[in-house]
Amino acid sequence: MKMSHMFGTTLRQAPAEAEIASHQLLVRAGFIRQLGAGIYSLMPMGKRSITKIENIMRAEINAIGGQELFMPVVHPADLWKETGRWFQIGDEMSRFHDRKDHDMVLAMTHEEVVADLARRDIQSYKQLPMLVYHIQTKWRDDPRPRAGLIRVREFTMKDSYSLDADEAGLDEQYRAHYQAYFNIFHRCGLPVISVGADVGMMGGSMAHEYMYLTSAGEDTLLICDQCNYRANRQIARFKKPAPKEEKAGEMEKVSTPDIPTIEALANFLKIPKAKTAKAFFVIGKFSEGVKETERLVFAIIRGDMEVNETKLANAVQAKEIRPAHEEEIAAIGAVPGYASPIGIKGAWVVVDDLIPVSPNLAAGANETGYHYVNVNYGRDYQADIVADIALAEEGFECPNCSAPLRASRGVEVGNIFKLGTRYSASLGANYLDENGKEHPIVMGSYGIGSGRLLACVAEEHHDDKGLTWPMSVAPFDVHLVALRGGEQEAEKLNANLRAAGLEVLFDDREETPGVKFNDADLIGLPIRITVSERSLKEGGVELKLRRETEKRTVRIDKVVEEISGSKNKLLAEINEKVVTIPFEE
RNA sequence: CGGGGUGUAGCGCAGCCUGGUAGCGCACCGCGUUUGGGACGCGGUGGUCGUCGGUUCAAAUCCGACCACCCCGACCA
Repeated sequence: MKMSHMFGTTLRQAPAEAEIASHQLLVRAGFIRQLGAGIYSLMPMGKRSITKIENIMRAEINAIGGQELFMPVVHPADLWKETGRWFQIGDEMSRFHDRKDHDMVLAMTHEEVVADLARRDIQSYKQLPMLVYHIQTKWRDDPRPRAGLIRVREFTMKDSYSLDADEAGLDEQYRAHYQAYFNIFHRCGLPVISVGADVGMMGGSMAHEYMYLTSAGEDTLLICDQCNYRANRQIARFKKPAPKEEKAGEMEKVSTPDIPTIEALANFLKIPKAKTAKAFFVIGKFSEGVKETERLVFAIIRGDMEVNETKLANAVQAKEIRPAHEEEIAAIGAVPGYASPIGIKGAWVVVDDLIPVSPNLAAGANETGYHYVNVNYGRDYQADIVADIALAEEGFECPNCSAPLRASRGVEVGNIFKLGTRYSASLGANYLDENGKEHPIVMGSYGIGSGRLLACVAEEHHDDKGLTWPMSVAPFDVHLVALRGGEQEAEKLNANLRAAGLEVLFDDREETPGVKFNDADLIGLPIRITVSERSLKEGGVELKLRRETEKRTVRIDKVVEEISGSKNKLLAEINEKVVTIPFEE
């Protein structure tokens, strides 16, 4: 490709709104352009890199038996009504009407369509297992897109779907993906870790997320460096402290004027926060078929901990939860700031599992200005649900080995879900077993966003001058810079390199050397060769790798061979480095 | 949806307070000089100042409404 004719220019300054490196550099180097909030065009170079990423994904998924197909981005809503997600998913899914006034949706994922295909085309256990995938546009109307390509509304995803006769088959395909995903990320030059994850709107029994660790990430992970326990904070467990046993004291009401917070209460009573109980009110939303109901959840946790809202929502099996308004709290007779379940009738009480073993806590008296001391679970109040609803924090103990947990930020670049029969059962995607008995197909789904992956690779591979692409995802292999006196040789070299199967970005522009070198550093192709009067005088062309500072001269007749060699070496280095974190439940 | 911020040329910004018909740097076009790390000179192109409405003889500037985008939170596979 001749740079003089390439669509998309490099920019000296990034748009003011670009804050993180990958966003700034991808815009400045001319890989992407923004059309709207969370909506981007891929420029020719961006498209080339994405294509490379997608071909790596194809290769790895094909290797575990995947068959590529292509499913629509516009779906009739009926299908989504059948699985219930039409009712469960909120504004994140965009809906519209076609000219006949039918409800339609923009696809945010394709479980429904795969299950629909399966119910039409799969009848027998002999057709299973099966693995299909596609690379398609998804639309998710995220309330807050940000950080360039990291979090967008329209994006392309490679999503695979496994179809199996039973759980054992699903497990096998799940594990195959578990490894294939590590291969994909490492072939793209991106270090990732896998973490246990919440199943979220997908439903199902098990999920892992692949995380690229970076401060630009918006997920928080808890990691144990000793035993390798790793989990998204949304579900992270930890070993709770064992409270000292104490004889239950007599519950007593004490005056605590103007003390509505745990902090103030602990100070006032001169007790640690661990000796207090905190009330937390949320409104849970539940769907029963088509109907949606709301219910107040009265959660109790020890004062030294925070509530994990994902765990709480899972404990009560709510579709979503939101903080309760003061009137909603007051409606059950509780007093915000001084609330506890003591003396409250008819509330739905969830307590953290640390509460029943923590004796003699201070808790609200449901009367402004008063708390109880020596409150004991079981004696003074009961719960409807006892569950782990506490948020893991850095320094808390690992649930497996008790070493202190470390917190890290990360970007979710891929995820895998064991869906089970949630979609097949609701859509009637069944097969007949050896005995002619009908069963729902057991499904899994597995996704990687290609644009987000590209952004993470850019985030990982850059320096103060620009991008430093791994060979496997660089838009071109070689940046060929023609300087004064080297134009004609460069033209010939461009043709020869291309004839040898190399991808060349040929800077044939009439620019000063400084501009060309700076653009080459910004774009960040792994190999740069410079042809000029000077290099010719020195015996050929100058070769420099982007990540190194040394330059060396290569004879003209050896250039093609040298570049091919360098390319293969750079590719081999990436493939050598595959690191896998062993599969864990 | 709550809080904060920004909208003036492709990008970065000034002008707004104190109203008088728009400017700087980069980029872009032409000519000339220059040519191994973001050259220089001369001459140019390009903007209904986010939109709509109001005040005024006159609005980028003052007032109001709306829209868009960014950041934090809520939210999110």
